[in-house]
This record gives sequence, structure tokens and C-alpha cells, in this order.
Amino acid sequence: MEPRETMSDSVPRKLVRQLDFTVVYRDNPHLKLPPPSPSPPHSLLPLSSHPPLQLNLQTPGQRPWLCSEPQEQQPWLHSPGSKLVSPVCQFPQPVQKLPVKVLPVVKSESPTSQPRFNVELKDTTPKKQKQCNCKNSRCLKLYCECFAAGIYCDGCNCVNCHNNVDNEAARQEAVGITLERNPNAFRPKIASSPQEQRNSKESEAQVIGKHNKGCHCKKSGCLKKYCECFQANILCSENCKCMDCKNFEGSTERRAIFHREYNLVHIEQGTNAAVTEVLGSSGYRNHITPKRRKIQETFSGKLAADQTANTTAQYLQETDRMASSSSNLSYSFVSDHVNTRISGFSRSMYRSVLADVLQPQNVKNLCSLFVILSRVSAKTDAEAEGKIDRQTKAGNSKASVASSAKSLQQTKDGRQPVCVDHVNKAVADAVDIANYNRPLSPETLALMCDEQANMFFGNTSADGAAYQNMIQKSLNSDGSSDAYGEQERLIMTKLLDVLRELVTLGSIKETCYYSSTKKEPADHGNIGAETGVGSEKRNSSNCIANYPIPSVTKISQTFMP
DNA sequence: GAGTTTGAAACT
DNA sequence: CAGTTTCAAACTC
Repeated sequence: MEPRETMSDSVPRKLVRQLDFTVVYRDNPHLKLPPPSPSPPHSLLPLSSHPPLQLNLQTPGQRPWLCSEPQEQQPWLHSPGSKLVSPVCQFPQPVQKLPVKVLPVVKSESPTSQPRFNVELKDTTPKKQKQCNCKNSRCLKLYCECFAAGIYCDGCNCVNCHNNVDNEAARQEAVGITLERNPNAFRPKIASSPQEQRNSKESEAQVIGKHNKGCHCKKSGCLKKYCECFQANILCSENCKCMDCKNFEGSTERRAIFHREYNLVHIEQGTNAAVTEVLGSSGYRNHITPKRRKIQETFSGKLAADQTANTTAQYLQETDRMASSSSNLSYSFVSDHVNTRISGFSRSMYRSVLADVLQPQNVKNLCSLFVILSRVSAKTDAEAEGKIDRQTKAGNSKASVASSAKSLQQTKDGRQPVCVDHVNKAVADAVDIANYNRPLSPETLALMCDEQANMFFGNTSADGAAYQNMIQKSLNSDGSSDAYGEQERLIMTKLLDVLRELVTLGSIKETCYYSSTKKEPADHGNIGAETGVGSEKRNSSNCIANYPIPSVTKISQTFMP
């Protein structure tokens, strides 16, 4: 196929004069930028096509035209490592010199989406000036990094370069064409904040920001510099349409890259432990939702571009398969998890610190508890008030209570309850309610409460006692008070307690895990000790066991399959 | 350093 | 807008 652009005649190469934005509008000291217009964006044609601009040179602090948007980074002027950084924009002082260059005014779509002016992107671009190697683009297309950065080629290895001062006309034309095609072509691709998030867990610097357009990687897993997000040291975002993305927070692969300890041995060693864990784990965490996934290719392993990726994919497939077969409850409890499974299992690699503790059964138990308590409470209140038709009530609540009780019974059966008799009695009573519309005896209710409280807090938990008192009080009320409010309070209090426990447990596990990994960072003989899933469980479990927190320990003991 | 892979840009 | 081609950087050997 013929080149899309005929190569121009031989042009002097390597004209290394840089753009001089400090001489903007030298011949017209009155030039001033029009005030920023909210809409529509600038035409972004070369300035030569803009209406006459005015530059207020007398207002201290006011930015010259190129910096009309305070929060906006002008790629022409600011790009770490770029060849040209205008002091005018970095230090908004009146411009005394006017330019001979005509450059596009780039207006951000959203001020907040753009990097702050004069705020350096964290490693989003190389510190050292890049030298392009263009051969066919004359350095007048965005293929050329120099051109895309808005700078002249300087010391590059390009061929037939037109991105220089001697070809300014052609260059400006190219700028115009490029901007016409994409008004944001010269905007920074990475919307970044000045903050840098130091992920202590992964010991990796991470820029808070995202790619404006998002990447579209298919084979690199977004873990190679082919990926613009990875190259900019940012996580893929919802803007991305990548496939099999591994560039998300908590990604094992990504973490391994930052740890530089990622190798096949680690993967294979970690497989068994991970599979074992996943069997009883609901600690998956979804990150960004990938737009597309090559499901077929993923599961056939075709996506793996290299051996590492292949191994990883197999590992992930295996763990995912095992997890899927271990429990289908996850589909019920976390709807997004379905998407994760369908769209790409790699997203499920992140393992929550609660993975060992919070399991689908726990959630189901809790839900069952809520349902039962809610209906029992409602029933008790309603009966006390005598305002609800008994038959209607039976019809409405019978099935659901029975279902809840049955569910509870099933979950109890599955986990070998500590006090089987108590639980069975409680569940039987619940079934009785459903079947015979008979209220629970206070004794049974107490048992239920006690048993359910034990599920999450343990017998000695003060929370459990308070909760029990509360529910008892609720059940003993005459129903004339705010029944629904009490019902709600009951449930919410319980939920809050559970969440608090989980937070505490998670904090403890997290602390233990990372403190333990700090102690063994140099153990290259067992790399998994730091990054491996199996070691995480081991370390954190041991740590947890050392904490004298009854409820925490109880949780772990009670819900271990 | 040559060849290959990759994904953005350009084009249809 | 989707598919294809071009391009140059990233990567591999």
C-alpha cells in the first residue's frame, strides 16, 4: 500500500531550535486571550485561524494565553521531560515578548479532569527527553512522540523530519489537521491530580489519575509499556476498553511487577495454596469493569502473550474454576461478581484480608437472621396490636419465614454449628411460626438470638448481650410503640455490629500481614512469603490467632468450613 | 541490532 | 462507528 502521505522532499534534519512561547505575539502587545468559554471548546485550529487575540500584559498573575485555563496543563508547555517548558506558563508573569509561533490553544473538557498547571505528573512521562525514530511520518503525526508532545524534534533519530522550525508551515498545517481530527489531540492523556498515593501495601507509587481516553490493550494485560496507562503508572479506569486487564488495584500480577519478584516459580508455588483458599473464600474484589473481554481466548489461554502470562492465566483459570465450583452463592450475594466471572477472572485475583473470614455462608446466615428477626418482630408487634388479619399475615409471612428458617437450617447443617441442639430448636421454632403461626417462645427467641449473636460475636461479646437485650425488649413490647422503627433499629444495630467486627478483623489481618511481610522481604527462597497468596493466609491467620479478641477468633472458628 | 509484538493513530 | 492499515515504541532474541 502506498504511504498515506507522500514524503516531502528532503528537508534539513535535526533543526533543534525549540519553540519559544515567551515571545508570544511580539508584534502586538495588546493581544489577549478571549476569556475562557465554557462551551464549546476552542476550535483548536492553529492560532492563525483564531480571531485576533488580546493579551493583557499588565495584569500580574494573569496567565498568558497559553495558560488561560488555570488548572489545565498545556502539553505544549508542560510535560516532564519535554523539550520545551515555557517559563511563561510555569510562572504566570506578564509576557513581554510576543511569539512568532502559532500553536493551538487547548482547552480542557473539564477543569478538574486535567492536571493542575505546573503540577508535575508523577512519572507519567519520561524524565529524560525522548528521541523519536520516526521514518515515515515526517514527525508530523501523533505517531511521533515529539510532535504529540508539542515539541520540536531535537537530537532525534528521525528521518525526513518536518517537526522543526524550518518546516514550520508544514508543521502548523499538520497541527491544524491533527486538531481538526481530534481537538484534544494535544491534551495530556492522563488526567492526574498532584497527589501521589503511596500504596504501602504494595510499595508502589501510584499516580491518582486516569487516562482520558483509556487504553485498548488486548494482549499485554496492561502490564507492559505498550499500555499507556501502565506506562503512565496509573491504573486502568472505566475509560479503558482493555481485555484481560491486570492493571488494577490489588492485582497480583501488577504487584508482582512492582515487587520485581514475579516469576513462574512463585506462580506455581502459590497455586495450590491459592486454590485451597479460594475454595473457602469470598474475598474477591472487583475493580474497574472492563468493557470487553475475550472470554473464549481467555479460557483457551490464547491471551497469554508470554510464558508468564500463560502461567498466570492457567493459574487464574484454575482458581476461578475451583471457586466457581466451591460455591454458587457468590452469584447471589455479589451481583457484580457475576460480571467479573463472565468478563474476566483476572479481576477476581485480589484477595481481601477478610477472605478467610467473611464467606458466602456468613452473609447468607446474616441475611437469614435478618429476615427471621424482622418477621418475628413484625409478627409479634402485629399480634400485640391485633390489627393484622391472621390469615393474611400467615399467607404472606409463612412461606418466607419458613424459607428463611429452612435456609438457616441448611446453613447450619453445612457448617457444623457449635450448639446444634439450640440451633435446631430455634430453627424448628421458626418453622413452627411459618407452619402454625405460632409465636416463638421467649426461650427459643433467646436461643436464636444467642446463637445468631454467637455467629458473629461470640457468647461473651458485650455486643451480643446488648443485642440480645435489645431484641428481647423489642419482643416484649406491646407493639404500640414504633414497631417498624424498633425492627429497623434491631436489624441495623446488628448489621453495624457485624460490620464493626469485620473492620476490626480486617485491620488486624492487614496489619499482621504486612508486618509479617516486612520481616521477610529478602526471603527469595520463598518469594511467595511476600507476594504469595498462600503466605498471606498463613501469616495473617497466625497473627489473628494471637489476638485475644473473642469475637474475632469466634468468627474464624465458627465459619471455617 | 535485527526482528517481532503491540496498541495508538490514521484511514476506509 | 467498526474494521483495517500504518506507524513507532516496546519488547525479544
